[in-house]
Amino acid sequence: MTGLADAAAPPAFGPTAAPRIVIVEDDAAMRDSLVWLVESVGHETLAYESADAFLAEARLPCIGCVVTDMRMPGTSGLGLIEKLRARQSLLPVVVITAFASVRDAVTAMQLGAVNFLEKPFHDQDLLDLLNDAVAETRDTARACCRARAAAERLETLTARELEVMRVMAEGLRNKEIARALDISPKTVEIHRQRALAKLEVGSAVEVHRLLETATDAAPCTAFRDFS
Amino acid sequence: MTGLADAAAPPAFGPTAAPRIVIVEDDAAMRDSLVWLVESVGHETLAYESADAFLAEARLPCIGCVVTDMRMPGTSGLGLIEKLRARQSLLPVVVITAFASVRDAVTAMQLGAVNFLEKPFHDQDLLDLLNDAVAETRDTARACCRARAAAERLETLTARELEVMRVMAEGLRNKEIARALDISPKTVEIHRQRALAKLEVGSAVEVHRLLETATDAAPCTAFRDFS
DNA sequence: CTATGGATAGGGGAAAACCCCTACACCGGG
DNA sequence: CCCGGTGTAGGGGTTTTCCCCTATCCATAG
Repeated sequence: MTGLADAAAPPAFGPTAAPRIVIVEDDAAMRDSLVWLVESVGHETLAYESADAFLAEARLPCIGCVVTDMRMPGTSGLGLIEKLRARQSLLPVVVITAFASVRDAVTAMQLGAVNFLEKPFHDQDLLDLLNDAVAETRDTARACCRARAAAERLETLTARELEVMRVMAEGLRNKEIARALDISPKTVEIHRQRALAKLEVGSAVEVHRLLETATDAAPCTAFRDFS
Repeated sequence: MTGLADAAAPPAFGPTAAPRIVIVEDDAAMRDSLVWLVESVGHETLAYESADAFLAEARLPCIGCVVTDMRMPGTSGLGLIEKLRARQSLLPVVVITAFASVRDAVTAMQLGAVNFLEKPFHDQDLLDLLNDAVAETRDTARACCRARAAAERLETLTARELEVMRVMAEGLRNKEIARALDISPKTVEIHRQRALAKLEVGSAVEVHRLLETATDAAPCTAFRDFS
């Protein structure tokens, strides 16, 4: 029970899913050419003629990369990055544009774009970027899965149990936890024991790590809205 | 004994040191103008007419920010960022230039520049950037100090003690550590006790955190070469 | 050669943690 | 109204940790 689908057929979800490259470009010829380029190396593509059309999707890809034009009707390339991040998507974005200003390039990079290519560009440059970006999404997706698994286990605890776990994860022993929470050491012992059983761990250190990984990737809400 | 100098006189070293803004600009008029601007808000400045002149310094500032031109004789602005990072300096860099290409801007941002300003720029924009950048260096310097302190305490341990600490920090108990290291539980107990005393901690969790903070900021070698 | 420091190992007792049990008060749902 | 989940608390026994002690082996420094 790993939460992942069978290894036989690549799952449509999770870190091992097939990557999907999103092409956002208002010019049909350019869009087709990008789709052709990306599919020529075996990547699945999703093409949209505007950022808004892409953002209208209920579920965004999780493994993959966005390749977007800068100037388009409606939401711009920069706006797209902002709105993706607002939706907690960690999808990397490559901006390609014919009319680039340094300001826009700097802003895009500050918003977390992986690169900002000027047309015309070398096909291979884009493909190289995509490979790196996809690999990166796999790593973050893996981290998200771990974090989510940790968070889910923690959610099975009662409020009090979680409280005890938090104090215990600071390195205090039962007696000290009891003083900190102003309850009997015996009660602490009960909470502790039940919580450790629920979390399926055997030491304070493991609880500490569980709490850490759960909070580290807190923004990533287990691919809710992603796939 | 905090390792910091008296609060009365700001120390020349450490997270609370006065920030120093490094100006790297080959044009004397522009350089003077930048120095005047930055000093007008009370910051200490260090001006250089080339990146190489700055990089020739044995010790680089730790708290502060670099403001550099892009095109200069010798090492360029981009090269400066690269060489700073190669020297483990975490000093933020703001690039200002009159002849900006998108390529250079993107490269600079990828190398970790905080911003890439085109001349002419608004004085206040630069000053705002500097304030943020300096605050950031204070945070990283604080983290470095903590990491260094942790690493130093860990260095007082013998090899075997450290080994025991590492295994213990994984959440294993004495018996399991003994099996893992193929020694008697009693010996583990000894190493553990001595190590905990040396580290001045009282629980496995604290050791875990100590090891974490020590490795987290490993590249920062305690401001060796920085001040 | 001896002194020192590190790794190894054990004895023994006090303290704490761990694990089984019961118990009761409270609160919300069937 | 009783039942289940939760927070609270204790008894009692086993295991583990914690802290004091001694002791041997070995390598290295003086």
